[in-house]
Amino acid sequence: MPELPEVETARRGIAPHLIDRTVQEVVIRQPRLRWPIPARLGKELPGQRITEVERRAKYLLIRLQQGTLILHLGMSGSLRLLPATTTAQIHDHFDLVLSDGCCLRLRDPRRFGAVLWTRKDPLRHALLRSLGPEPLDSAFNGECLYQWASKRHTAIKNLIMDQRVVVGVGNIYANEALFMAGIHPARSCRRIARKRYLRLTDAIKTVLTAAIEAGGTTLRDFRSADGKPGYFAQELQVYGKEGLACPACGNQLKTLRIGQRASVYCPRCQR
DNA sequence: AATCGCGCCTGACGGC
DNA sequence: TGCCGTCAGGCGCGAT
Repeated sequence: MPELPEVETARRGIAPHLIDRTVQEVVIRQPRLRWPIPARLGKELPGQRITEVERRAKYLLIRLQQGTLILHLGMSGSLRLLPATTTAQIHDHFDLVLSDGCCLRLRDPRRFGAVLWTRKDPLRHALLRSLGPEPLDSAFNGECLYQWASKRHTAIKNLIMDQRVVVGVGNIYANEALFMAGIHPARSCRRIARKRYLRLTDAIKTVLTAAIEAGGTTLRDFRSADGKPGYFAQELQVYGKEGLACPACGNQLKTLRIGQRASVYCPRCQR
């Protein structure tokens, strides 16, 4: 599923093919995503030149001359660049057709994704304005996480998955980072020493950086018709590995449910 | 005010 | 074989 590393990989893959191109047409086959795709895109976008492709948290920001397209891939969304003549398949909900004959196509079987449009500063959009720091930014560090923890009463895994605290840490990477830092996912965020927060922020940065690098392999194949998965899956230590041996100590990995989400951890290594 | 848990969706998978 | 129930999960929002 698209976590922050995949969204960043997608951004890097599509940006060179979008920047300085002009939108020729917008195709909306299924407007019912998480929120309806605004019908006015069909009138407002054609003729506008794309100036920049950015990412904020898991949102892609495609900046045009007179506004910004805000994309979210939800659980199952993917983007491809195809010749505009390529026949759309099931779940291909949205196309941005460019004047050079290329087409950015959004496919999203579960439709948890979003395509939104704003003429204002997208960073002040209701969905983006309360987001916390980017995990790879220096503003996200052990001290800031420790400060957050001192104000909250929740499991550490909930804290690092809270978008106001830090963005882009989904379930997979929360599990991985907590394993790497040796912290039990259900531990109260109040009962973790300042020093361990430094270790945890380092782990989050390390695992996300490695995943972006692994996603970079997908980058090369990005234009192919069958978008291949990145290689980060084979680097996972605990996620989806309940019952298997801990890669560090050999103990059996266990699963807990925290906030409706599976949390896999090693009872010996993570305290 | 902070925290919890629901519900949106489809496809994969397991049990009978 | 085929049907049906369950699970997966980001994230806004309503309930507590």
